Amino acid sequence: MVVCLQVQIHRISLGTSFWPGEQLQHSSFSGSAKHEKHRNLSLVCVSNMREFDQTALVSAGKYLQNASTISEAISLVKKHLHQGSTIDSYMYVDVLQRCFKHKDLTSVKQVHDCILKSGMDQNPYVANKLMRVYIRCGKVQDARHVFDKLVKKNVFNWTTMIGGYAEHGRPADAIEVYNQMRQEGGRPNEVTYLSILKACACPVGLKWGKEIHAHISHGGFRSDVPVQTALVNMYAKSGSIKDARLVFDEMAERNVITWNVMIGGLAQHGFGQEAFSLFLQMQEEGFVPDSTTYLSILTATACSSAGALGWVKEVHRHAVKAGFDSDMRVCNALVHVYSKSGSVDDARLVFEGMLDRDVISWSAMIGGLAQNGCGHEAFSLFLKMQREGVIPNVTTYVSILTASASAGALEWVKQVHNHARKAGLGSDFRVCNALVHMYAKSGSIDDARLVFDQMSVRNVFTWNAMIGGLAQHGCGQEAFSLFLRMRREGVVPDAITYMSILNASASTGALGWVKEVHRQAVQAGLDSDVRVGNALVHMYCKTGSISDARLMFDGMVERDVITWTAMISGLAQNECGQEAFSLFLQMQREGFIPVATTYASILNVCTSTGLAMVEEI
DNA sequence: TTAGGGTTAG
Repeated sequence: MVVCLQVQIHRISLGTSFWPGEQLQHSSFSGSAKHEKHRNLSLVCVSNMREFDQTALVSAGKYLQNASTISEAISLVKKHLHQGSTIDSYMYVDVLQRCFKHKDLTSVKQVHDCILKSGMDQNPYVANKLMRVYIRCGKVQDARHVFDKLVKKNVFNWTTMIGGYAEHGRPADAIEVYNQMRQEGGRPNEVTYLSILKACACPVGLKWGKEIHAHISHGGFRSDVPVQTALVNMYAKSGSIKDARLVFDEMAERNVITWNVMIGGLAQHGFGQEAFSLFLQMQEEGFVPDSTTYLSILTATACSSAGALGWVKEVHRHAVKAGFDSDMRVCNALVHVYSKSGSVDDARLVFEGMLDRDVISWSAMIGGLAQNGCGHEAFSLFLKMQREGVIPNVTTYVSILTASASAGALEWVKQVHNHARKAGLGSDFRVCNALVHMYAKSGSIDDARLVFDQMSVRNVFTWNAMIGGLAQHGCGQEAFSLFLRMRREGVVPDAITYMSILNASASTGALGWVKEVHRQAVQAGLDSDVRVGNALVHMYCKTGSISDARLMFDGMVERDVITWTAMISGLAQNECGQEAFSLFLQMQREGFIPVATTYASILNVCTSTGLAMVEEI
């Protein structure tokens, strides 16, 4: 006790600037006579320790060391508060940090209460700590309350509040605080800019991000590498990869993080080849890729495009050479992207070579197998992971339940469902969505419906899975009534819903309500979606209304090979061989490569109209 | 004393 008191005394004698609330509440010390203060305090210390206990400054950590639990620490704080002793900022911060360590929000509230009683809520340092703790516990509103009550805010307080909103994906609130800061004459520093740019790193943040870019340029942060890197990141994440590249190219100085941000941005926008070029360039310029570089470039978006496998293998070779083949996260990413780029064998090789595997490794491999037509192997691995003591999570279940349909799948899907039930995930919304989808896909529309009916919460995916399943099973009427019920329940259909319901319509051949769905799709502004358009062309052909199909086809802004094939098949089946054939030629003139179904349709035309056309093919 | 740019599984 004496030791820590002396520390405090020393601080006073050196004239350390104290926040008013930290000064002795019951002492007569003030102003000038430092030596007198020291002498008086020393006298108190020596002559009457008991009396001093009640009035002296309580030094933070050392005093609280005696408290082994949070409640003991809080009791001590309360005791001192009750006795009228002043509790300094260190002590509050110490006890707040203990609360945070144990994620004990109830205790935080109690400390907050003491802080209010002692008036320390106006201490920017204490207030900042309190805000941070609230933010880290997910209580941004409580942090905001502390912030709003703070009369004199410093740059830390502003930045913490902005950063809190950034962490919780609330760009509009972050901007509001940032603007308020500027209006009140606060001067953002580099950390403030990092925080606000993080908040704006999302599609809705772009318009604000651009404004902040201007502030940064005028504020003298043009050569600040972290701030400029944050700008690159903001543009990349908000969808403006061109602006990201512009900022990146203009930077006079960069570090590994800058390169990672730019590479990751390009990869996430599907520019895999460009990301790979930059990956090579950074090394030419003497930068050594770290694990984040590999994680950034190995994203599914970049790696699942045509021709990606070549450079993915090249990146893999670099990773091995640099020793990252023992980095679990890098290997997990490799398993994932190899599966996505269609090389499940490479994925398997990486997976089997891994020394350590976590739930992500297993889920990535299981998902990769499931989606590449190896459902049974995926299921075996799902059982194996559990034998090895790794517990499947929601993603594992969703991964395995998005398998491609294969013979005998229903049997293992039921077993997976059982496992999910036992794991307490049987009614998880995401798992249920995947179950509805998978049951329908593997042939049991009844099981799909059972899961669907038992769900308490449904979203558009749930409805789509069920409607699509019914449509595929030829239950057009049921699909259509479910579509109507979905609308009655206020769920807004998306392109997939219209696509599914149109497939169901085609199977029933009822032109009347097909036209009604078309009308609704137009109303929803989804008739320009290529998938909906394709379904409409297909459906009009099926119902025999070739003129409606052609009208739809001609009006489509975007067409793909499915559009052309649907129209050609429709014409062929409706005895319009000549028109089908000319469209077949036009399709190729426009650069579309016919697929097997296209050829099948056109060959049908040829057999019925004579062999002359075959030679032209 | 406090605020802090990038990162893997559906």
